[in-house]
Amino acid sequence: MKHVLHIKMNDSLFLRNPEQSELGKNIIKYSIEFINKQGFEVFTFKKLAEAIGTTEAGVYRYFENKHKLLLYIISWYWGWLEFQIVFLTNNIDDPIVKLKKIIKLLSTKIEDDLSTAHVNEALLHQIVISEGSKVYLTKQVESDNKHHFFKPYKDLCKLIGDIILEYNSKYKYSRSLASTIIEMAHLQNFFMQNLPSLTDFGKSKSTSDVIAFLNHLVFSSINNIDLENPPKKK
Amino acid sequence: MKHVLHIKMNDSLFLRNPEQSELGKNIIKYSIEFINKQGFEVFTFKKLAEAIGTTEAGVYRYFENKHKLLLYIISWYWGWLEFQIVFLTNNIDDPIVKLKKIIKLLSTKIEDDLSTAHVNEALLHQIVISEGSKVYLTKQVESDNKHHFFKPYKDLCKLIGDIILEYNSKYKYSRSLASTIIEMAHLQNFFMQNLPSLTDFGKSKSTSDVIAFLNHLVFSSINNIDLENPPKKK
DNA sequence: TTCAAAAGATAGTAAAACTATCAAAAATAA
DNA sequence: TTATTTTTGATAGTTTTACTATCTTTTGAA
Repeated sequence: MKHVLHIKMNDSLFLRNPEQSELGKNIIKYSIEFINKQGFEVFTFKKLAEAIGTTEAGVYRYFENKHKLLLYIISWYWGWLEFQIVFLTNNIDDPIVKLKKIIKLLSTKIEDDLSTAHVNEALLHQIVISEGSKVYLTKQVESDNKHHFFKPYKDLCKLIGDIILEYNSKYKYSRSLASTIIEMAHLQNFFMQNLPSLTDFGKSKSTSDVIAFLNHLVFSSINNIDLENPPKKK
Repeated sequence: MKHVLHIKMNDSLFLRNPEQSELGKNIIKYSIEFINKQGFEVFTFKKLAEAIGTTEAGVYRYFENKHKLLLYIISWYWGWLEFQIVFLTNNIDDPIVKLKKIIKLLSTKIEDDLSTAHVNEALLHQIVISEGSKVYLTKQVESDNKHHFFKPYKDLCKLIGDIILEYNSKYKYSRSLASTIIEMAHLQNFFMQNLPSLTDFGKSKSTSDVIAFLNHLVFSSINNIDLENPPKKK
């Protein structure tokens, strides 16, 4: 039997549920393609409508504005990713193994998950890297937060933070380290591709270097108990 | 004698040098105030012009568009910050002390530097936190990079990376760690204020916690030589 | 079959993001 | 000091974005 994965979304993100119609699914599908190719600034409902073969007003019936649509697809990604992590780390006891798998998952190119027909996760992953922070770097962050639009991201952060604590319950920065892992897995990839001198991976441009860096960073930190006096080298 | 600090800017960022006229300086000054208060998305040249008492066309004579203007003020900030760091760490030999001073500087609220009359660094620091990544998270990043618009940021990253190497010349991730320090000093502050559950500092909302986290992260990592097998706890 | 909901077609508005022109004022060079 | 170049001010116009409104046709569920 084929398993179909469904991500439960916050109702306030849309006016009409895009998953419940062909048009809605097309809006999601082509938004992802358009934003990935041209960038969020260039993306408009009019251009999207033309690409789908509907009208601008048609898109507005589903989403209030493009910011909400971006929030929708990014939230969807975090929900999907959380499931991937739960699945990937299921039945594994060792938190070291779990953390390494998570770092790898966050840093590596994602491939399209065929159990979600209208969403291309490979493209969505690229969007999260390039556009992800634009959903919270706004003056409406407080209001959006009150509507729980960042819950999937927070849940993911808690999930990772709890695994960190599972490994070292005395570690004082589990949430901050978790958000650092998520953000840096993406940002170091972006820098490596676009501004390589901000990284040490400009030559190889290989995600395995990003993974090695994050592993080193994370495990050095959570293995180091003495917070005030970190061990001297040699 | 009063020392007047001047930051040399990339000529391609502007059409007419804003530092060479009253109007130009007003454009910078009120842009910083406006973007800080209302956010970059809401900011337009028309609104800015009204606030200054000039016309939209007047602003367009100085800057091609608002993206260039943002690049200008953010670049200015990185240039200014690099000078602060050079000044702050001058005559200090110990790279540990230098790194700690840098982490503190990056994480703490900045106060207005009176030697730069038309720029309020306190506000600019807030802008860099909330809007800074928008200058490179675009599809034009490659073209902007070719014009060397990110040089001040890269220079800063190199400066910090070199201090890391000064401490531990075997450390393989000096640039990536440097960019991580810069980005995380800002992002953890933003999260702490706006999405506190992504950090461990929601209760205190204190920058000293951000500093402690970064110090722990950075020194744990650069003290840890054995890259493949980080020391086990206990 | 019927009738409500969704989609299509079309129109319209306010604001954003520019470009162009010409005259007045200010700075500077001869 | 006058002449001339540069900068600013005032005004106008265009295209695109970001919506809202209305009316008709299609669809699909009871």
